[in-house]
Amino acid sequence: MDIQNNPAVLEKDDTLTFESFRETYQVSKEAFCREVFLENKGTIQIKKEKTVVKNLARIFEATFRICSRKGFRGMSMRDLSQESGLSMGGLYAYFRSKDELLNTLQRVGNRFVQQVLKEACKTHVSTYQKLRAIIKIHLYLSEIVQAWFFFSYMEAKSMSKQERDFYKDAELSTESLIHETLKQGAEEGVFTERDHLLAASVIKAMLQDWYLKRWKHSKRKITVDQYADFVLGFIESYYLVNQQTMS
Amino acid sequence: MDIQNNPAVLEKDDTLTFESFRETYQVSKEAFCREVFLENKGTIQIKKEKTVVKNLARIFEATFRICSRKGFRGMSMRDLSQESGLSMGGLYAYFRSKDELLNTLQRVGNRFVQQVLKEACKTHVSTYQKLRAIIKIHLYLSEIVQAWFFFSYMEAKSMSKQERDFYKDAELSTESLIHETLKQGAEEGVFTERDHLLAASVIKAMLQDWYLKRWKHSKRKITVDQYADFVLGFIESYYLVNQQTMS
DNA sequence: GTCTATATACGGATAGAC
DNA sequence: GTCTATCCGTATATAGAC
Repeated sequence: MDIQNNPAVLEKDDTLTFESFRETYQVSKEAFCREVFLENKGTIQIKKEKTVVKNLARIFEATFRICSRKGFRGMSMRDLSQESGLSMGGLYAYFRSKDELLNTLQRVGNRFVQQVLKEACKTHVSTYQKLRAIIKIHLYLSEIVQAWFFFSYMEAKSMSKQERDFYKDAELSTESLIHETLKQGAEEGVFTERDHLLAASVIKAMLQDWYLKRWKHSKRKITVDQYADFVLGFIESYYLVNQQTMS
Repeated sequence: MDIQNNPAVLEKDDTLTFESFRETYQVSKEAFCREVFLENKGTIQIKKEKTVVKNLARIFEATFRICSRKGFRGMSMRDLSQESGLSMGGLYAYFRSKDELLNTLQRVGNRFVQQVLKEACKTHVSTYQKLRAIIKIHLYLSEIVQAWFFFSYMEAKSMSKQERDFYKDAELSTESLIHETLKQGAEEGVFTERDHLLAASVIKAMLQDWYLKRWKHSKRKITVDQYADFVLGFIESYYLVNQQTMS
């Protein structure tokens, strides 16, 4: 049934849930560590993949835990050594400096997120579905690797100016993606004519709130799918020309 | 003309703008420094108000500048000495320790914000006006003391657990205020029945985005009144039972 | 592959001159 | 009221044992 061009009845694509996402995209902390290993074979002194992945996981988890309390610059390598269970010397076998640890996390993480988001966008045909997909995927991703999203947001400032500039585009890329989708939808007559740039900006803020205030949402027992539905409903009441939707 | 109880036509109260706010509430960085002086006469070694206020302003501005780049724990007292133009010894005449500087900023700033918000809420009669006032005042406040809001958000974690607990309520107080107002509006039949807690949560996120991403909004030449109007329009399309408004 | 011990530099804080 | 000089603990990073 081809209903994509009929703005009066929109297909919601409710088959995309957190569970289905987990199964489709093999996003996990382990996959993340393997990616770091493969990309940094040159500088990581240890060669056995299994050992490296295991220890990287411990290092990253410890980093996220400590930095969420004190920030990256407030974390000493002694803190990290103690929290991760590795010795000082051990740590430096994985990263040549504290800054390299930061830059690696930012670099690999950003690419990771970009890849999944881009991939997920392709499969959706209508503009309406695409908007829903972007928002859901972003929330699902930040649900699985919440610690990374939080860290990346809070410690963007801790990078050198050179490194920071390199990720300036990434900072705005989700927003651009939403912005373009809103514009496209408005041109097609599916969405209302609005200030799409400001809209994309506040939508991004709502997505970020999910991982920035996770403690709050956890305490209130809000699931990621509940949050996604709420955000989508909020946006749709502002943007949909015709509020009728198919279930 | 009494139209407050007629949900069909709502008075927007567009007399509240950034300019009118500035004139009504004497919120300024200087007023902030004077408050710090008055409250800390005991520990500040310098006694001449004019000198203290002038130097506190330099210390705070320098703190905000450095911390926005490196975070509080990444800022050394030597950094602060250089950036503020005071010597090391000079700095310690104003704050007995680095942590005291942090705690003072958090304590005085939080009280400052709470006072203005509470005061501003009283004057508005209808629930609809009250919601608009809370949102506008919060944005206007964070426009004037943006650096403080940013710092406070980013460095909440840098406080000791004891101090942090003390401000846990403050963290949620704006959200509660919005939450209560939404519930009240729904009871009165002016607002739609929604998940008010989630709504308050994302509204708060939109307010925070104004000071967290100020560089972005500046570059795009968005004024605080434009932003306020956009956010209010967004919320109203979701919440207003009847979209008609008076101008 | 992981550890302990250590080099060298930088951190917060203070004493006492002006 | 402000400065310089300095104490001393802790930071990053490495060398070399096991």
